[in-house]
Amino acid sequence: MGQAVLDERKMKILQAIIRNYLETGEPVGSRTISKYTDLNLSSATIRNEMADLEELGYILQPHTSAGRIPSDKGYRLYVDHMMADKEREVNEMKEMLLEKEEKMERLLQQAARVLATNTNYAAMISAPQIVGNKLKFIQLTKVDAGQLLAVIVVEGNVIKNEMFSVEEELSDETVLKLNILLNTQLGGLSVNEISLGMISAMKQQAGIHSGIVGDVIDAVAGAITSDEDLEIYTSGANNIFRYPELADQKRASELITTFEEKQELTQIVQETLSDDENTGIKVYIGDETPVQHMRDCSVVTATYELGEGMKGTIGIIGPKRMDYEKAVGSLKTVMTQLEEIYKKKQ
Amino acid sequence: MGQAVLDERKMKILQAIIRNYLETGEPVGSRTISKYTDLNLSSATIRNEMADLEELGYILQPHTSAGRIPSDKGYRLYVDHMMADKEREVNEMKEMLLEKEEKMERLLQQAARVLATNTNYAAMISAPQIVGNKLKFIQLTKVDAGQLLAVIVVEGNVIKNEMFSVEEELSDETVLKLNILLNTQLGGLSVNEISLGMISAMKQQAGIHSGIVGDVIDAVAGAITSDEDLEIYTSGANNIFRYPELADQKRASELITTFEEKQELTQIVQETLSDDENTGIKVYIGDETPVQHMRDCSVVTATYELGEGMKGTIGIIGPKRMDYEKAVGSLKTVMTQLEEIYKKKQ
DNA sequence: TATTAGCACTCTATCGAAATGAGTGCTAAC
DNA sequence: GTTAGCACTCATTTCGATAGAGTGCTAATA
Repeated sequence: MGQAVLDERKMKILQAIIRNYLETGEPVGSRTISKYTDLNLSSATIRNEMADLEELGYILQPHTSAGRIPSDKGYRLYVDHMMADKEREVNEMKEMLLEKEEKMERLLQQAARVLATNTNYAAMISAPQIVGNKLKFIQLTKVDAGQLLAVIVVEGNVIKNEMFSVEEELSDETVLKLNILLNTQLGGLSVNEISLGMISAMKQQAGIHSGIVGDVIDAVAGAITSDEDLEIYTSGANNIFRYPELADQKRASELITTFEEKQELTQIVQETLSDDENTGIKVYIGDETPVQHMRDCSVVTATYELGEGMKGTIGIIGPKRMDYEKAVGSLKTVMTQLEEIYKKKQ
Repeated sequence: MGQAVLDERKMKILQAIIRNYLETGEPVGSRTISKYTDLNLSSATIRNEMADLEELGYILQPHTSAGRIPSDKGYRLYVDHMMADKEREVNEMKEMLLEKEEKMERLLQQAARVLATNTNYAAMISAPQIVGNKLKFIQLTKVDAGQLLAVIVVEGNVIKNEMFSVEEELSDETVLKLNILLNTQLGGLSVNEISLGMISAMKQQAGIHSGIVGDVIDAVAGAITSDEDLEIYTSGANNIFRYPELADQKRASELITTFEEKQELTQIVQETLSDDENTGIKVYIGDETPVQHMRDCSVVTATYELGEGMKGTIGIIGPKRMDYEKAVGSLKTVMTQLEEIYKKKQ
């Protein structure tokens, strides 16, 4: 009984099994494959090969007398090796149209929606993180006797507001001075370039208002780095109901919660952005996904980049029998479109 | 055969039916009621009364040999007349804690979450609309050669940003002048107080920059009145899975979509805010709800008001067999807490 | 030696009949 | 007016039989 090896024929059979399963969602049997492929093999032969494939861990049987379904390992092989030559077709995919939108948030929401309706999977998209981006300017304004408003504009025209209270009443003149101080010192710098030394130097320059300078800088840092408010837009969560294997009460409820609360989705963003050497598309299958409740899903993500360092994540979440080619294609299209729209806006 | 009338005993029986159905979600039979109430009537008598109640339209039978469930009309009667004397108990409800939050949006999100976890229904909350509110000030800033940023602060410290392009390059001086012009003319006014006459007068004053003034005013109006971006926060959509009558694929999918897209939820807000004479709690049962996909739900809403004219809507969405008392109580508590937190923040 | 036909076997899904049981409506007695 | 009792209805559950899909194995075949 020679050790089973994954030769070319087995690959073809595995591929056929996966393709078929992606379409139907049903376990696929030997007879189906025997007709499906151009190998012209009888179902019996296929059965033998399938037994081997199972032994190798690429497919599995839900129960004794059922057909086979791909295992996570099987999907993985498929995504890594068998999909590549299909990619040409993908680009023929009909163009999705993202209308130019004034506000970033609306644009992203729209992108998520396009993605979801186009793929029939759930889609998420994170607003670009602006870490590493440069401050365009800071504007301090007195709103009330005891309240200051800091408007912070970062490269890429991302605007942040931060309101905070000060004990001492400030004159208009003082505010003007502070504005000048802040802008000359901080303008053009990225957040990580702001050193403690600079801060203390600025405080010194600010004299009696050093406290405020500290507050403002904190506010700036807070507004820019806060990843707590990492905005995530989602769409098409309801698509999970299209796939019976995800649509049972328990799973559906968990997934819906995940999408609504969005908290857990940040893990996907983190995971995707962390690995910076890989610029392209990532596919997480089953247990590989960073999010606990997506054990029965696959997640396909891409990183988009608007200008320098403004990175965000787009993701598609669907069943493991996802149409990976389509998912990857859609993701690429949206990614590209986002980047182009941004360029034009600049 | 005397025309059936809703006498006191029938009321009691109806009440018992509804109470029981709220708990169990199952049709309730005559025998149950015969034990449940202190009326000491046999099941046969109850049956007769139930037949009358059905004839009167307060209850209905899912099928011939099933117990009775409340009709919309029955729920309506219950909410309007039978619930009142229970309200005392409600106030004993354990205090929900809303932590003070710097940012309004976070506070509202938290409120929604509290509401949802506390009631086990879905919760929504709309950010206060600022129509009718006064402009505190406007700040125009040059961001780039061709781009202006307008920061608009409205009473209640709500901040809006609007970015727009201008063809002509403006000098710092001009921007300063425009700022002064805008603030002196518009400061302290509410949006509906800004008349066309004023606008043309301002344009005249602005001379060659009249175009920009127009743009800015449009931006202001847009930023303030835009109800397209009526922000709505939701939580606990997954709670619908707790109620079998809402948890089937079709219904669940529709509801989930409604919560995710949020678009349709604005109808609830509109409906709630439109009727301004009624300050308090509103209950929409079944077909009464403004949202198509909530035909099988009940919606309980309340209007909260932060300062002058800053009104928003809180709502609970659940099954028709909702615990109305608890819903109303929770809503009131959250409403009050929101208003108090706002007061303290001022 | 690799492939295939054939067959026994396994397991799920489906279908229908029967049993169950909750609940009603009606009638007659109290 | 109330109640006991009974026949009836109808959804739900249960159970066994059946069908069908698919496998694994063996023996025949090229």
